Amino acid sequence: MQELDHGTRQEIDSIEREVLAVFVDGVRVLGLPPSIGEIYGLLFISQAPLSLDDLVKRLKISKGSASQGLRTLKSLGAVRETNGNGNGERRTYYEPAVELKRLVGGFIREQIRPHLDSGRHKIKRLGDLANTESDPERRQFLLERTDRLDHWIRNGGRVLPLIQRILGQ
Amino acid sequence: MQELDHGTRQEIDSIEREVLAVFVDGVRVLGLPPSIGEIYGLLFISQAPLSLDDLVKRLKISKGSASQGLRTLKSLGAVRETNGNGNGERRTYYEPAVELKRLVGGFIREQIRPHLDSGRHKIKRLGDLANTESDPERRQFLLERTDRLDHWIRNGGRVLPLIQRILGQ
DNA sequence: GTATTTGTTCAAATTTTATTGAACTAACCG
DNA sequence: CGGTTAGTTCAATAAAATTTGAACAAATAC
Repeated sequence: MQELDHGTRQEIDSIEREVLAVFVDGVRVLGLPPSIGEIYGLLFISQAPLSLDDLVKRLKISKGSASQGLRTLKSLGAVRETNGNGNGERRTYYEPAVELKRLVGGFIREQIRPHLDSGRHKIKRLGDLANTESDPERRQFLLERTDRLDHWIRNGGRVLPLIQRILGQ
Repeated sequence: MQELDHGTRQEIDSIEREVLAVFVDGVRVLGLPPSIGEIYGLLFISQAPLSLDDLVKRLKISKGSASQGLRTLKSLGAVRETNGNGNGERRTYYEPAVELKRLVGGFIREQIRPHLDSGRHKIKRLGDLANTESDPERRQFLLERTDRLDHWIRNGGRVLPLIQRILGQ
């Protein structure tokens, strides 16, 4: 039987290289490091799940990088663990989550919501600070601006669920 | 008449410091450098428009940084130039655009659309490459995946105008 | 128990990105 | 014209983020 090893051979072929580049660019836009784009990209283009060790060998990245990258991807819900090929296999294998809804949801939950929430708190504090301003004209101006900031955050919070809903098909 | 110089005195007071911090954090999420957050933040909290030189003095940043930061903010439509105080004034003064619609629109136009567009091209090429795969099963898999990528991009493109519309109140 | 495999952690090294500052252009003034 | 001010550009530097790799922990096998 011919060897058709679609998941674990060592070399990265030309289409794989291009896919990786697309994902490296893609995650950069999201503020994530290149290694994460490479890992997700390779999983995305692999038919079989890959182990941490596969990633290290095929991407030529360090074990540390692969481990940290997988952790981030797991926290984003962008990769799933599979129990490998069933037989007494100790290694963990990973496959990508490919539903846009899930990816966007994870990104919003992990990377956007926390900023909105902490922003809301800081802006609340800003309003308090503005109220301590003694010059009435200045105080009015500061309150107007902090109020505007508050509206921005609120609007952001209202848009996110809509985005998720729309991308959920 | 008492001196009420809300725009050009040198020191950064406590509320201003907090506002700057909020904006530095905010622009980081968008992948923009801290100096841009500081510049926009100071404009946002100033009642009078500020000149490049005001920014340099009050933020203690270099002229080069201020110049480049203002350029980026202008390209995003996040600051406007004003012709200063009318009398024979050579300097350019800047004020912030504070309408969320405008800010989001500028960011989408400058930072997101270009990536979606170049992504679309790259993915088109990926489809072509996938079609050159000789193993039929592998080819089918690659086509399925590139097709999925294409859907992602299309969905992204469809969501952006909606976001803009919703944030436009 | 020891040896081996799998994966994590984190300080150090590297790479990337942002900022500075000096040289420069352009515009205005006298 | 020369002198001054406003602003830009970009190579060098500083700062920040990413990646590495070695030490470590945990689990399995013998």
